[in-house]
Amino acid sequence: MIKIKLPDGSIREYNNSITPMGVAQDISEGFARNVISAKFNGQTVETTTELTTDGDLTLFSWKDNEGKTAFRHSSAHVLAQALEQLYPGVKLSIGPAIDNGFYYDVDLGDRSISDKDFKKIEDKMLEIARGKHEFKLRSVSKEEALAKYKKQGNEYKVELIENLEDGTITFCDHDDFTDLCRGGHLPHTGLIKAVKIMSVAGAYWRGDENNKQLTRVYGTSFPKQKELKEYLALLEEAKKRDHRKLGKELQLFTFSQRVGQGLPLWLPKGAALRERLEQFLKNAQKKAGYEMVITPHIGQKELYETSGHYAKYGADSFQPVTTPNEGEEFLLKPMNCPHHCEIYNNSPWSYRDLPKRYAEFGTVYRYEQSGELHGLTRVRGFTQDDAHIFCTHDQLDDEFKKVIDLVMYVFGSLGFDNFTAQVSVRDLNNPNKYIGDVANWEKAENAIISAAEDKGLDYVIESGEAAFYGPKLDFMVKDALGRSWQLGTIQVDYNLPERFDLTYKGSDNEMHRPVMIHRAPFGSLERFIAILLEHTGGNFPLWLMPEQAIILSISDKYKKYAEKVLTLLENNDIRSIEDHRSETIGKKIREAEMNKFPFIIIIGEQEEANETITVRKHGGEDLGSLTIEEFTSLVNKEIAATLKPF
RNA sequence: GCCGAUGUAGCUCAGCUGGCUAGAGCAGCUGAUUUGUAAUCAGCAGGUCGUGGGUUCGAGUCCCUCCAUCGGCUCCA
Repeated sequence: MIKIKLPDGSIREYNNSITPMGVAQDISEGFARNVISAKFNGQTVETTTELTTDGDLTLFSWKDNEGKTAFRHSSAHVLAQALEQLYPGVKLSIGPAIDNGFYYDVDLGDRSISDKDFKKIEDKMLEIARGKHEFKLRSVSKEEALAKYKKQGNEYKVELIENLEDGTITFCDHDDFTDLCRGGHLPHTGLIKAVKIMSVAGAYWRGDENNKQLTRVYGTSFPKQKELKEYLALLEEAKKRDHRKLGKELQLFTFSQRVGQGLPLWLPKGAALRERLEQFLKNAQKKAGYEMVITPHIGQKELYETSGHYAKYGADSFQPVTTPNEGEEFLLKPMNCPHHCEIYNNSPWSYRDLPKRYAEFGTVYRYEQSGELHGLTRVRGFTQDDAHIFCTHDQLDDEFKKVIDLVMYVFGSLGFDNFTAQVSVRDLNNPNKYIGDVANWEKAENAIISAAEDKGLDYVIESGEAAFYGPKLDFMVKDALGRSWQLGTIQVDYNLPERFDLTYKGSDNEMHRPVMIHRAPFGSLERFIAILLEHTGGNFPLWLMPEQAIILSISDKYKKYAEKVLTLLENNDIRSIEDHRSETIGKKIREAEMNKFPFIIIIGEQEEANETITVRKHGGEDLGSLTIEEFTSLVNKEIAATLKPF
């Protein structure tokens, strides 16, 4: 007799053994039809696994993430089978489920897959799926597992198996297909009703650039055709919020082949937007005790040799600028820290002077590989809202937390509530990627974690994401298509103070090393604006809008009054423009809507007679007739609701 | 940088397997219209089809080089 406990607390008893699917059927046939995967005592099991001990059983459907994972993972098996049939001799490597789908990395030899082949892969997958083949997991010995793949000449699976422990290795069979697999499948392939191959890409084996590049086939699958269609429609919608598209439509920025790739050109409206963001942060920083500094765009090569950046990135950077003088070399600055260190070094400091907080909107240049460039989110020339805080060890914790407060204020004011706080630490397996001594690294990592704890941040720790000189607290935000980008960052650094020999005199009359905090709440203006565009769809918070209102005259008879209104609005600090073209009011409204003006002001006979304005909000809401005073107070109220002082 | 794809007017796109002086809508310009909540009408102008080479009697269309862009990989101080 075994006892199976379900999540609702109920306990079911069975003789000898039962499968998860058996339990589901015992509950009800209808329920069982929706069950696609299971977990037993915290372990993923097949729905067909015989359970022979007491334990907790959770059954998952498509609605659960675990269910989706099993569904996509099983779909990857079907994809692999389809690829084996279509490309005989293909070598399989790994094929996991991912957000919204799955992929399989394969070695096609000298063949390649392009999007013209997608249809036949999809058809083959559906053909296999319709066979309703059961997924069956079986244990195999390491020897047997190795033998199978050595015979195939599949070095990838061999490598994977060699790293597994004998006795823990399982194969999954369905139809005539077998794959090395840990488990977690659908009952059978027939549940996969809709598949779509999304794209192919090169992907290095084990994520290492020095390894062979495999072909990664991305796909997605659903239990219903309708859900696939909805998903594809959602992707189409998301593409409409792409910052590259909106930036063009709203005339914010552009690129020029002639200027060079990855070098954004800010158009007047974009420049105005940027300036407003800068002013917003400057105001907050002023209250937080920062001082603005300005440093040049180039620095002697020696500066970066001192900082350690040249050794690390020199070869992959814009190469040094030379001068008529023999041996004189300057680098375009790829970061502001070394310059700020030299500002600190300009005068001697007492512990009473610290912390020093130097801030600069510093434009930097980094030679990103061409394939890595991406709209405004990954560029070769960008402006950091940078600052460096030089403080004593005792001040570090408090200073770090104050920076978290500032970042939270910035994110809050701009409506970013969906961020992930990521503590980026060293990769302990790769110590030579980092400089500085281990004790300081530990100190810095602990300082960040404890500050994040104290501030109640819901954080994740990511190993290997640290900068080469220190750990970071990164604020990650997703774009319209779900890709994660680092915006704000706060970093603790014990290295540069050492390298630049930064000192202060302590209360003990001895010289001490300060600690340095690097921080940028936006990260970079370029990336921040890009992500903000995608989050707002171009409908920025009112205080940030390049133009807050457009005045449309019904006909040019009312131009005079409209101009008067414009002047009055300007006097009240409401940024407005006017449109007196000889077009119908319908057309002008349509264009104003497409250009996302928050307020559309209509001026005609009635308005002129009553000394009022008629206001329509973006999206169509009619606010009716208002006086200028009423409108001004409405605008100010809306701004005050989102833009609070720091 | 690597894998795959794309590049036609300011923008969005059509141009089938190579065949007359390359099309449309929007935007622009000119004129008419003076309009009440998402497109008024007419006319005009606008392109060395990303670049350079090749195949061909003939190339926007086929092949190669390079450039740029898109989706990934790698990288991200």
